[in-house]
Amino acid sequence: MKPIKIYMIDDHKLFINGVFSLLGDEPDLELVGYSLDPQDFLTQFERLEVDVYLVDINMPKMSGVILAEMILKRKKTAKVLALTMYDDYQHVEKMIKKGVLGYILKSANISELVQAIKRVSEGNRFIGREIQEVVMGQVEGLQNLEESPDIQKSKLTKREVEVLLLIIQEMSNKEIAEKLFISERTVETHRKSILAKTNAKGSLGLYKYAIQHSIVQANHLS
Amino acid sequence: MKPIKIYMIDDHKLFINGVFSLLGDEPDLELVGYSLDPQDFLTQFERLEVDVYLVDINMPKMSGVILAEMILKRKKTAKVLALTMYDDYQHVEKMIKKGVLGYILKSANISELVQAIKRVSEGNRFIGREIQEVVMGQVEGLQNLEESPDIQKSKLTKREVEVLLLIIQEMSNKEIAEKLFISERTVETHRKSILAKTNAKGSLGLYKYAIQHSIVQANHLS
DNA sequence: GGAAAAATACCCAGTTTTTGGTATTGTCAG
DNA sequence: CTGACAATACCAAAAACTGGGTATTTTTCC
Repeated sequence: MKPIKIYMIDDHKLFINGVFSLLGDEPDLELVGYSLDPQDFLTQFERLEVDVYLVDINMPKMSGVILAEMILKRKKTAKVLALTMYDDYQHVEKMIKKGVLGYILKSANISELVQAIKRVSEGNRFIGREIQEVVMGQVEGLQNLEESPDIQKSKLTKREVEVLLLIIQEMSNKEIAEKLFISERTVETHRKSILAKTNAKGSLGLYKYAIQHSIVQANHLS
Repeated sequence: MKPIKIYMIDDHKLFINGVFSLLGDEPDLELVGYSLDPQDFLTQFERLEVDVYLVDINMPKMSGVILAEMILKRKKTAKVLALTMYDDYQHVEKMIKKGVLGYILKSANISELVQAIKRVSEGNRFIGREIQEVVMGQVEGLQNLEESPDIQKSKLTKREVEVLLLIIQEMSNKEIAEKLFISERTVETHRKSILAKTNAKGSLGLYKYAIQHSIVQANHLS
């Protein structure tokens, strides 16, 4: 059996290093890389060969919720495993709806993580032990989960989300154009589409929209 | 030299295991134990022989802030190193006031952590590299706090705060002018002053500033 | 393979914000 | 009383953003 290729996205270097150190011994797993910055990661997404993506939710520039969506938009068959501190139903639901296969807490132990990775790599769903209670408590939600496995996605295209993220990092159209290697006109067009789709008024409105739709986290600002 | 005895309190098992796995190689360090539950930890506190306590802040049953206080109340000479994801000044300040010697982020790398542990074990203060900027940026604010307790919020004047609040409600200069019965020119002037004082870039930057300084709450959905 | 959607790019006119000035009136503490 | 600061107001030019279009190329999906 070929080893499972694992890639991890989390803004906490110590955590990544720690988990990798723990997983290093596992014979069936191969740690192919990690990124501290979701945006950087997405730019090199196509070049990576990965079986299971471990994604955090709480990250400064981009929420793991939208990151999962972006990954699955680019690669429908991608196996995403959420690895996060959030033990509330809302986050589980959001992630599952985006199409992630697994959800596990940072308070889990290694064997559970390894188990989750293996299950997910085979295309199966895996919900962490501690999370299951929470999910069970929400019976209707659970039914929804089983019935509608497929993605509730935002109306924004992946490029538009990309541009939106740069806008709310306070970049001007010019800067965005340079960053994405496209014309300023194109950025203007994207901006127009985004404003139209979100019914937001300006960049401030876009930021509020982004917070409300879990595209970014409201707290720690970069 | 005797190895430094380290004890870690954090509710994330994976994180503890990971960090311990990383620190296991260090020759001068000895990992004497960990606890996932601050309360459990405190009950056996007296029986433990520890040099440096690594404490998380964000824990379910008890905040790390209180925990640090408890530790130092029981053992005045205890060396406590905060190891947390919170990169804001408020938390740093709280912890330092409780008497912790070090404050370092989970986004740090291992060498910085090791360095912090060693410094703290010698009774020195250690503030993480990324945190230092935050602390520096807040120094004036601190002075304001000490000197003039009446305006601890910000260096903005009453009127400026008033205008700021309207700006982040996405009103244009014109609308603000009408609302406040002043000239549009005046609003422009206020806007200028606000931008200058806050070092923000535009209305979006002002919103972020307002959130960070608790002038407004970022309203989350459920 | 072909239609639909997405991403790209351009034009233009208009609005808004930002920047860099100056200047007059209050107001309040020392 | 006086000087510092706050609040008011104006001017003008530059930069950025908004909103109305059109149009080509690429990707994606059926």
